[in-house]
Amino acid sequence: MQKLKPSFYRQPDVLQVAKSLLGQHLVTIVNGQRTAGMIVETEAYAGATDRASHAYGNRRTKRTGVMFDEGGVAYVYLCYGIHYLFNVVTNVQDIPHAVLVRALQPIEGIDIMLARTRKPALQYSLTNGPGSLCKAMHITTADTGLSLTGDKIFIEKATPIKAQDIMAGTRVGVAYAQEDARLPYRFWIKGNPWVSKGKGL
DNA sequence: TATTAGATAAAA
DNA sequence: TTTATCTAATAT
Repeated sequence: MQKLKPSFYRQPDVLQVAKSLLGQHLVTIVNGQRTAGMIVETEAYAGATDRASHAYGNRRTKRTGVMFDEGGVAYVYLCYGIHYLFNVVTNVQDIPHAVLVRALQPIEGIDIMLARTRKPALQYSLTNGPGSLCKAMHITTADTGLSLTGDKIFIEKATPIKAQDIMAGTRVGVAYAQEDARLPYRFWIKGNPWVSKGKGL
């Protein structure tokens, strides 16, 4: 399998990247253990112009700093004090765009994921949420800034999802973003059971 | 005067 | 629980 090229992440349109990411394989290798999953749900964050983004108004801090880097690196932050959220930084330097990976369909190392999540249930609850996804893939804030073309966390090119199988809707958990919360920046694969929430919109 | 460290507050 | 911001201390 081939890794996505750096140029993929530097596309000027975050929405395009978010959609293109669907169906690709996110893989992490930790302690020699390889785990992989197909991305089935993403959300786009348009940086400076997006109230839902940490980088809204070009707000730059130690934490959000990596979003200002060139596309192709990982941005991991903590939500609600306990959930790690994995984002892919896109666009060029100084444009803090990012795509949040919300759900995965396990492909490789499912047993390893199960061991990490300590939730024996082989249900869709393994990687169907941004928080549990990171646990399963062993992603933490220590991974922020890592290049997605490196050897620990990367995305492999896979069969692209057909346009008619991509659904769009509003993002979740961004009520504070006011009008921006209603933007159709969330994408998922139609009918995939691993998508985090109800698909009915 | 600048940089670093510690402490306190806020968050999502 | 992590992260941000402020205040203080120490070095420059």
